[in-house]
Amino acid sequence: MYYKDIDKYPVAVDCIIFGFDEDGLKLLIIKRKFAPKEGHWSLMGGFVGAGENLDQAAKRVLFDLTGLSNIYLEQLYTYGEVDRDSAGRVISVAYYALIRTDNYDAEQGEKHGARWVNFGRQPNLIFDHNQMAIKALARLRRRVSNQPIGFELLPEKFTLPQLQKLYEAIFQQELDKRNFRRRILSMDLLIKLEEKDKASSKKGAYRYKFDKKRYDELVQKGFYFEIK
Amino acid sequence: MYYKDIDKYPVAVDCIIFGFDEDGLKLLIIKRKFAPKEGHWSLMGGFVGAGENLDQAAKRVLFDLTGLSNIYLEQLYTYGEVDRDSAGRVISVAYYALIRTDNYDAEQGEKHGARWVNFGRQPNLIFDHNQMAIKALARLRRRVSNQPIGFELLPEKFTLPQLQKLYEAIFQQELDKRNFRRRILSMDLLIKLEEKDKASSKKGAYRYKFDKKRYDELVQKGFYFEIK
DNA sequence: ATCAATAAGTGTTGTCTGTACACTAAAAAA
DNA sequence: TTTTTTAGTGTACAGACAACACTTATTGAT
Repeated sequence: MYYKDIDKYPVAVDCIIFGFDEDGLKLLIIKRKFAPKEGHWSLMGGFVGAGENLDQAAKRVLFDLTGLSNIYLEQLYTYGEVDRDSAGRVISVAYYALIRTDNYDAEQGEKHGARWVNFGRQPNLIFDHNQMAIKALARLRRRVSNQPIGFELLPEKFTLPQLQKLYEAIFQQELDKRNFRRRILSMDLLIKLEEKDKASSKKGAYRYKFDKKRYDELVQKGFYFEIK
Repeated sequence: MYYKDIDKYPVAVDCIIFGFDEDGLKLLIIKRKFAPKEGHWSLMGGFVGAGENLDQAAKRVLFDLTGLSNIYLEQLYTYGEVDRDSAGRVISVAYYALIRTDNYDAEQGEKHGARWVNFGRQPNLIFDHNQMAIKALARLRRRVSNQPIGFELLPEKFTLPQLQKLYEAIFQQELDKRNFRRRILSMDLLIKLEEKDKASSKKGAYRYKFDKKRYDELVQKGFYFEIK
């Protein structure tokens, strides 16, 4: 074997899981039920198995926690400080994920001690997980402004005020309603439905759906999504 | 030990090394003098040692090949397909680096069979190294348009026509001279020197230096670099 | 039935930024 | 002195972005 004298390490994936609801951007963390750092708050993670690649490992970990597959998932960064894990050297590949909090399987999460917290107000996390969360937010901000992935955090049908609140939560910045609507509608990526959501107002706001097919067509023609 | 039953893997770093000279953007690759894939073209790489973190491993590999330290270096992406390396499972953390071809120690490179090739015209590389190179170019394009790192590929003193050719090479797109100069000079980040470079014209072009101190000050005040 | 309260929805104008475009200047070589 | 080559410079038009306030629909209370 070529590599028999080479140092080897456990390789983990850790997931920064974003959600969104009426009180803002959320992070799904767990209270560890196992050593090391049992009882401390951390991101959900797991080790990369011999038969799976990194993306597969991350998907497995996410499915295990949330009961969801088909999650928006992107590799973020790899952390390899020698002492990052107090129990031995582990290289960790961080992924971030966007999920719809309404689809999330709370019972499944319960088994791992999962809890949604407001992003930015989370408790201190173990190891370098705080750093990971910060980097994930930066990446999310960039992605959300040039790819139409915000929708991954909303129900399939959503209103424009909801969408605007999502962007405001991600960027921590208020946006002008008229400018926002004009910008997003001018891209011609949303399908207006003939139904209203009256949950947050008496008048009710029209529901919209993201038109993925249309988006793919436009991308073919050189269109590129940009907001903010 | 907590992790004694966990699968472990060799972890490598592979480096996409960019350079620039009069005929465009360059990539530094090696003709492997060792198995597996001896005699094939590949990126320069190495394994992560027990006492070093990922960045340190990448710096060591780069120093070994080029004789240079203080290189612009950024982690790119981690590749973990089960079969990506034909000789056994290896997780590879890719880094890209920007170096000044004039500083590069050719003798040192010779030892590893290194060669500069025009980016885009390189021979086929082993494993997933072609994919890494493509991703590195995409990242370079993004970075170079919102951080002043193009200078890392030029001599300390450079002319505006040189800088423009650098951007043109990276983006494979011609730029308008007047607009380019206006844009870059308006940021007030360059110091004009009282000397001319007559290498490429009879008239000679003024040399400039990047004003790092000024840039840092501006960033403090919320300035953010953008070009193109 | 009327009124008050609440959030949804809608246009216009001015400013800034980006882009297109062509000639003059300097120096060396013939 | 003429030719050749690349450096260096300004203007005008168009499109994008940002600032800004009132009307509409509906419900619940009087």
